Amino acid sequence: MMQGEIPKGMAGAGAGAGAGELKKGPWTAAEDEILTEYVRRHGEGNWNAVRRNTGLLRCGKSCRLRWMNHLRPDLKKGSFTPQEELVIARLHAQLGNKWALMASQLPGRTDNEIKNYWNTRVKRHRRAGLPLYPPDMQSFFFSSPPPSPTTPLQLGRQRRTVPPSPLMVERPLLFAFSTSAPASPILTNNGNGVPLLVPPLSQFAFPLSTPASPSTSTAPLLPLLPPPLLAGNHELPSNQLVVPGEALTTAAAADAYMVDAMVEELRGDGELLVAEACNVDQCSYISPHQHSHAFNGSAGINMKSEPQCATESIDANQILNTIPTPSTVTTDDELGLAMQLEQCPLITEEDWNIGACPWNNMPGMS
DNA sequence: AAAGGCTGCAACCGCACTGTC
DNA sequence: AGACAGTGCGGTTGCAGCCTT
Repeated sequence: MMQGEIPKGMAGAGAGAGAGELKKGPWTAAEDEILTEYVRRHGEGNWNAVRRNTGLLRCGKSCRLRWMNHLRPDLKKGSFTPQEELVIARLHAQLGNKWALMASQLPGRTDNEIKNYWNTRVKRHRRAGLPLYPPDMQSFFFSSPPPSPTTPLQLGRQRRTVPPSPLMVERPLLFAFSTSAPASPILTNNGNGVPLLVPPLSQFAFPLSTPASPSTSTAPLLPLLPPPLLAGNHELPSNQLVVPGEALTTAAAADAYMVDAMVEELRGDGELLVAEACNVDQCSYISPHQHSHAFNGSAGINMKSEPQCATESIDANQILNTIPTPSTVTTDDELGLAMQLEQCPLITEEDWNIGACPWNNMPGMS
């Protein structure tokens, strides 16, 4: 049955359902119309009132979902552009499966859309034995396995407890050992009072080849977004590129603005804790399995009360220097992927998209 | 042409958070 | 402080259409 088609016995809102019964399944055009009209009159929110006021036999959650994902007038239809795909990959590298946060960076796109896209991408790339992340990010992974595409088992109940940023949190140990990323993890607060492991601060927009200083917290690391994406003529949503009233002149400015938006969401109460010059011996390793309790004081570390590394408040803008952190959980697939990555170091931006990828002779490819 | 597999997408479900009483 | 409703989020599922054999 196609979207908008009225199923047998369900013509019209609620038809075919008994009184008080909530309808499920695909929305009909009539239902869409009712919901749209309701929102036009009353605005978004109070979704449970939709049913009361319109007789629409849909629960509030269903109404909200339908509106947010399909009926909102500002939704962008159609497939993702290559630019959007790059943004998604980079955001995923930094945020993990934070679909809503990612969606906030892609105007007109929904979390569901991004989630579906990414999950499809994971499947496709895994099957093809291709890396999930763009070339500039892969350069980081040469020194450590690529991030986990995030499995339900790893992340299912971590939500709201510890943000599941696969590159930031799941593999801090490997990150700390990474030769390309001097160990100076930063603990930051995500707004829920939960610290996040974030990598050392760096000159965010500086080239990756900038000499690293292991003794400082300013080692050059991976930019959130590649300069070509932000500084070139790529078309991006306005709120991703230019601060209103300011000309965007450098990739750094673009990066900074992009991340600023993220920082605003991530910082919450604004408290950021820095583990200064912290090495693996000094900082507790938080495994993915410890996430649910590592910060409550009963296990792992509690950076607020008993920091095992020296901490200090930092400006939120310093999070600009975030870098993907490898996961400590490595599946067989990932190991294979990492090996493939190491054997295929010369990956170009053009090659990254699977459609154009010529690596069908890569090791492990069937 | 038909069957089976694959893909993309819409929608549901359960859990967590937040605000109000 | 606890209950409750409303809302948001991420994981999962079901299904139609497409593709491959």
